Amino acid sequence: MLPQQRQEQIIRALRSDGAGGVKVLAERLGVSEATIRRDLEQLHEQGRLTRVYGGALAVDGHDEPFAEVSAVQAEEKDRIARRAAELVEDGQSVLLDIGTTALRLAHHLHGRRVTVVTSNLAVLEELQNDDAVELVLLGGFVRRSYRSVVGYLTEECLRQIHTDWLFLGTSGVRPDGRVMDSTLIEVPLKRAMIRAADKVVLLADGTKFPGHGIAKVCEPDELSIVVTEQAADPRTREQLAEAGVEVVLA
Amino acid sequence: MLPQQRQEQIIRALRSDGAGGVKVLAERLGVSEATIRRDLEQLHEQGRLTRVYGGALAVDGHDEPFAEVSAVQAEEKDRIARRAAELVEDGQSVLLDIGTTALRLAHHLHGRRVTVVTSNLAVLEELQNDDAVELVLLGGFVRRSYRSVVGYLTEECLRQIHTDWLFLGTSGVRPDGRVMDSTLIEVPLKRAMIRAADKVVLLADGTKFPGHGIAKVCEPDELSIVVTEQAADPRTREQLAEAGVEVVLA
DNA sequence: CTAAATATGAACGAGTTTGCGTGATAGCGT
DNA sequence: ACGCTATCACGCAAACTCGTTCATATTTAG
Repeated sequence: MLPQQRQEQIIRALRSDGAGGVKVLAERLGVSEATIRRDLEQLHEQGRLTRVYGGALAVDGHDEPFAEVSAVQAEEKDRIARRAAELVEDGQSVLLDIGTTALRLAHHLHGRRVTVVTSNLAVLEELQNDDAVELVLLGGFVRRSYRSVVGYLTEECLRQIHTDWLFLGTSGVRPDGRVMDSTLIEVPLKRAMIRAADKVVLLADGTKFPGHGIAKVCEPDELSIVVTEQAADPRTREQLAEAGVEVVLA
Repeated sequence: MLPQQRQEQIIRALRSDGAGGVKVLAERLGVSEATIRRDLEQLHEQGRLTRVYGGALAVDGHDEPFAEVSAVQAEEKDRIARRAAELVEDGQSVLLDIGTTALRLAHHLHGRRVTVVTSNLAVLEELQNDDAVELVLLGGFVRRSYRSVVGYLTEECLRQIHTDWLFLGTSGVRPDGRVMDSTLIEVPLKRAMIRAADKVVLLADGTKFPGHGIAKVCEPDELSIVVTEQAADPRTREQLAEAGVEVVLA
């Protein structure tokens, strides 16, 4: 059995039981406890479960509906998020977009002495108990399905602050380098975020290059850095580079 | 079974029975009483239950982050919160202060078709999954120990909104009817809240009459209603009534 | 085919949890 | 107030778990 398959089995086991001990998992999957520990460590890094003494717990609450579809994509997104987190230096401030991409980035900011500003309620939950991170929450109307706040209050809050970095997710980047989104209500917010940050970083895995969306978020020249991966369409990457965007491969 | 799983079982047992003895829990879960005591101690520190001699009590609502209060006071505060919730009619908007008092009130707003505006992160958690309640979150710096947001961002948000009701907690009401607080940083916020609401309701159990605090939040004539209980000091109640405040006994 | 990279299992010291014994403390009836 | 009993906190030893290191097996690349 491949390691990937085994890790998927672990996730499935946790989903059904809620928790699992190292010894039990080792027996059920026919590998040593050491291997299970290594698997649990990796899965914990990816935020797919919570490691506890003696085993692991299923990550509570919001199931990610697409997480099952592609474990590979999850890993790629995680690599991108980790690489992006390395851009931030201690003492700097970071503005985090809504969405799972920003959540993954937040995961890699644990223990860092940084200031995190966000409208992402999942990020709030992730960093709430981390004493190292200074947390600033944007106000607004709570959108349950997206675990975020939106609306004019959020924009008003954004007018009051300025950060070193903004990390943006996207639904797709068009071949000409334009950043698109599929949910209209978020576009004014993303625009306001771009205005509120010094350096704008776009996080996009290979499947977003090229990609489409109904609404234009910004032109390529408004971006400072794009963090993506090898798999991303070379022509789009070229377009971005021409617009003066630094393309970082994770 | 993992320690975490066992502790979840304890919580579940308390939720169904309301209380549980150390000996009973030890037998049911198949561990020694010493282990149960250690579990109860940890859960008590997390505020997930109330430790009492011989066992533990369930806290009302769910995760109550800062539960240092006795079971008796909890019951009184709950009565006050329930009575206060009855003041609100469907379709109205409610501004909720930080603290456990407001959290209890939020608990009684479950299923009501109201709009709740708050800087209280515990309230956010409480009402996050309630589709009936429209939730608006105020922005600001996250204060972990108080589970709230504060700062100029919060005040700025408050300038943008107006609600039908404000429900205020307090550290004490002086004999002359002045509302006091012990944490200076919250005072400007409470003032801003008072400006942002039509009707101001103070929630105060008997132990707050009379009470003291470093900073003055407001004069009695800025209050519309005070919800309290029989045990409250009669002279203070008289002073409030003279200032035109309606005193409601829960 | 060889060499490098990766995955696995075993072993070991360090750290964590558990159960039990002891003396101290709280609740309760008289 | 007094004593009885149940409960508690603390310390200790045993069992368990963890991360690391190292050797071996398997896969990948050249």
